[in-house]
Amino acid sequence: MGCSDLHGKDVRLVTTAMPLALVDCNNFYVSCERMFNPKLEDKPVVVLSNNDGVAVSRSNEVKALGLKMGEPWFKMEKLAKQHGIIALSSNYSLYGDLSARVMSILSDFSPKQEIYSIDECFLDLDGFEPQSLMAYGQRIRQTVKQNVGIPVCVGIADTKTLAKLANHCAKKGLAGENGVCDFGRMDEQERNALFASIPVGEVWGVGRRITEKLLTINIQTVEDLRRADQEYIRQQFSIVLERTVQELNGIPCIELEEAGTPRQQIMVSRSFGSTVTEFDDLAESVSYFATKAAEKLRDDGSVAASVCVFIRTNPFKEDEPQYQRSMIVPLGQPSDDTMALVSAVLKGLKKIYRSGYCYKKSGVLLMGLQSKATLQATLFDDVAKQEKTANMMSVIDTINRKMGQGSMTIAASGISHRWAMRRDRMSQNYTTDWNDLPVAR
DNA sequence: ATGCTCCTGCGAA
DNA sequence: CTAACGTTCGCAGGAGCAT
Repeated sequence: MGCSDLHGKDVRLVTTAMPLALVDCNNFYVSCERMFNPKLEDKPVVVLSNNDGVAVSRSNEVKALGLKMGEPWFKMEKLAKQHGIIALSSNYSLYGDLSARVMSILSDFSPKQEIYSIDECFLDLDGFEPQSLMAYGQRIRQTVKQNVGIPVCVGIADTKTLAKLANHCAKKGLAGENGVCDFGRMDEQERNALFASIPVGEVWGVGRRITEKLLTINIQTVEDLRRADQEYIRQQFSIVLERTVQELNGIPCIELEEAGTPRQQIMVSRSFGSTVTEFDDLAESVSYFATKAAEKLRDDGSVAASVCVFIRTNPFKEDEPQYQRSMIVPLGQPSDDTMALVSAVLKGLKKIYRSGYCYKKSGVLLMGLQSKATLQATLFDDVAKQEKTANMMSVIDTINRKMGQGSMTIAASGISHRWAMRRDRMSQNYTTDWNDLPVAR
């Protein structure tokens, strides 16, 4: 029952409820930090992105002060001082660890789970008793809170887009109760009135640009978009937004995707803590990124057909000369070998590097990914050599997992790290590094 | 016309 | 003290090219 059926002849409006839940952690990174530092409770706390660049997670107290998501730290620093806002560098190993625990617990609540991002997942509730879904949502909240300590909200509805919206309502207390909102429990009029009170930009898939364009044709609220003409939306916007409209009307167009489909590309890039001008420093950074990308690639059991390397200056420094360039370097044959990836990346860098610029960012993109297993089935030359490098790579990966990331690196990724990030406000690695355990000595 | 690759824009977290 | 603006992923659609 996808929306393609609508274009076919057999248009049946089957309205059998196929409920699903969206479970989303509240202010996830801030909640993680609070778990290990209770002093942060009830205080305004913000977690910053890499390089302490912009706000990526805000406590309710910070949101109340009107501080926006994505706001650069240096712009809000003054306000932060006034109100005693505590700013922390992001600590991804901590968040990843807690995320895994939350997801594991949530997986017990449904036979089908889609982990959508680090802090949210969809749960298929097909066949569950509709009357008891609110109570089920409450049980989900309590269980996660008790077992991990992270607060979550639950949105329940018949499509992913509606479940996202229901979750939004639960979080804001616009509908439902106590952090759980089930659109299936509301009558139509009540829901339409609710939708008419929510700005269209809150809808999943409607970002800044599309909101602007929708406003020009007087579509301002979720209800306006729900009632919009499909053909017109398709024509003026895209098939994506048309699907969104369908989903707002309770017609599922976006399938639940359980884990298993490997990524199609792998990106590793960073802004530098300071600007970089020398080729050698850029070379060191992209070699390091290629090494990291290769580890991810092997974790996925994939090989890459080509690599893309890019470098760029700081676009925010408008008075400085700007330069940005990328190059795609095909590998002789698809590979997951760190050496092969690093040498391809360096080959590309030599072509695109120009002296005389202040570089701010570089990155590596692995493209044309495919399963290593299917590749090997079609490749039978030089098997011995392939296996030898594969073994060496797996030894390196194991050592890095055991001893901490970066224990073993290849020479080109260097040791100077003059390009490294700033992380002045880093919390400690409570869950992942023995040295950071807060024990008395 | 049709099918491919490459590139850009957009959205999300 | 100053200067300081994230990262990674997928999808759609258009451009450019070949057939």
